[in-house]
Amino acid sequence: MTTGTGRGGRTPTPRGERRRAALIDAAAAVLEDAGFAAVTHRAVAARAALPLAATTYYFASRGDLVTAAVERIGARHREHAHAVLHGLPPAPQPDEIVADVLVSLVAGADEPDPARLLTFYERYAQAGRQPGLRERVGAWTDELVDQTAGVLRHYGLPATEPLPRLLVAMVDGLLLAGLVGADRAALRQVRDDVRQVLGAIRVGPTG
Amino acid sequence: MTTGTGRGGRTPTPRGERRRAALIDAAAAVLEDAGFAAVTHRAVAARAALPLAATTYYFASRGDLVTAAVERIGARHREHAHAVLHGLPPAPQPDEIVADVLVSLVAGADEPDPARLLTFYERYAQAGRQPGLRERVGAWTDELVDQTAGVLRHYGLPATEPLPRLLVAMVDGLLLAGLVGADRAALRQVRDDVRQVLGAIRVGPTG
DNA sequence: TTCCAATTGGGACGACTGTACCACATCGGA
DNA sequence: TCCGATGTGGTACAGTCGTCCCAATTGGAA
Repeated sequence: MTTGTGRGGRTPTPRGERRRAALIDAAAAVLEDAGFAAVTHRAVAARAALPLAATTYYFASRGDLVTAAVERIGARHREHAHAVLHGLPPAPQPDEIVADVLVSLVAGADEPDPARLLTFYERYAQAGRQPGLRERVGAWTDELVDQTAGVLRHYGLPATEPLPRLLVAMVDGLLLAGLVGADRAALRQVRDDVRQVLGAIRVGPTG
Repeated sequence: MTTGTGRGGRTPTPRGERRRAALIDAAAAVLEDAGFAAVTHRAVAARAALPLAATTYYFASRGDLVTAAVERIGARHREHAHAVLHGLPPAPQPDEIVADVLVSLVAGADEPDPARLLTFYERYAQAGRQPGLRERVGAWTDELVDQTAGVLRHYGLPATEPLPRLLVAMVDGLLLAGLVGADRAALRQVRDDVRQVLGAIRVGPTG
């Protein structure tokens, strides 16, 4: 219960924690490679080069394992966001650069990666059916909206609600559409679309 | 091969076709109720009150059954779109009404239904991993963009690309975010957001 | 009516799944 | 040194899955 070790309130060991972390890493890797359905005890154990029983020892159920993997991915996304926000180019920048920043923020990586994005949006569907995940995903989205507002303000663009929220929604929708597009060009197109919208925002008052 | 009956080039019977249709209906119902993973032979057969073997008799594989269910849902979505487009209120309309029309068009129902929308977006994730589905979903999205452009033109709003595409993407993103929101209010909020954007579009030139 | 393809439905198979069990190893503090 | 908590790993079990098989039945054309 204390830290999540399989058995009761035992004291975990550093080595044990390392193994547990390795399992979470493996679960996250499987999740991003092949989706939620592929995150089985056996697949994760094999990926981590650990025996099957390790998964049941460190996680009470498959759901816990999946949740841990989602949080791990979320943490990485958040790290990337912080890196982006700290390395923000100084204020006067053409819309191309601002669009790059925003897309990179939402996509959680410098370059939108189809496999990763697939998991990203599959998570929404999962969250809709699992009450536990719903809150996490909701909070994640809120965070993204706040960060987007910060970027807009930083570049002197209007950032009053609901504009940032609408912008994030649009980028989400565009990335989603880009995923079913034939090639990577559809994903690159997203940046041009966002740039165009930013240009329009500079003129119109509301958005 | 001819019409899709399980066995070779046999001549299907009206009753057989009815049974096949019943299975597709059941598969679509299960799909919208509980998602892709829940569409199993047994679940579909039980839903249709038919023996298990009926599913393997009429469909070569589970994938075929799922694909048929997706197409059935797509057909319903398309019917709804046509109904909306034919019952379009005459040209001068406040943005509230236009927003209603657009959201209803994208959501595929008069009122956005969480369960249905969940399947709607889960489909994107599935399409990303199944080449067969990808084309269908891509075509579906293109159709939606064209219909949206038609509605915009009908109400004297700018409808040059990429505006309709961006609008559809935004509605998709908003509906997605509304799904992980706590209650239905988040989904109703979508219409207000769209209305606001329409107001901005009337002013700004590009979008 | 007769007949044969179309259909039906019950059951079985092997391959997975999550999870539990248990004998063994290991390691840190008394 | 010992000893018990912690960690390890091989295996087993019950359940569900997709798919297949096959005997019985049906219904429309001859």
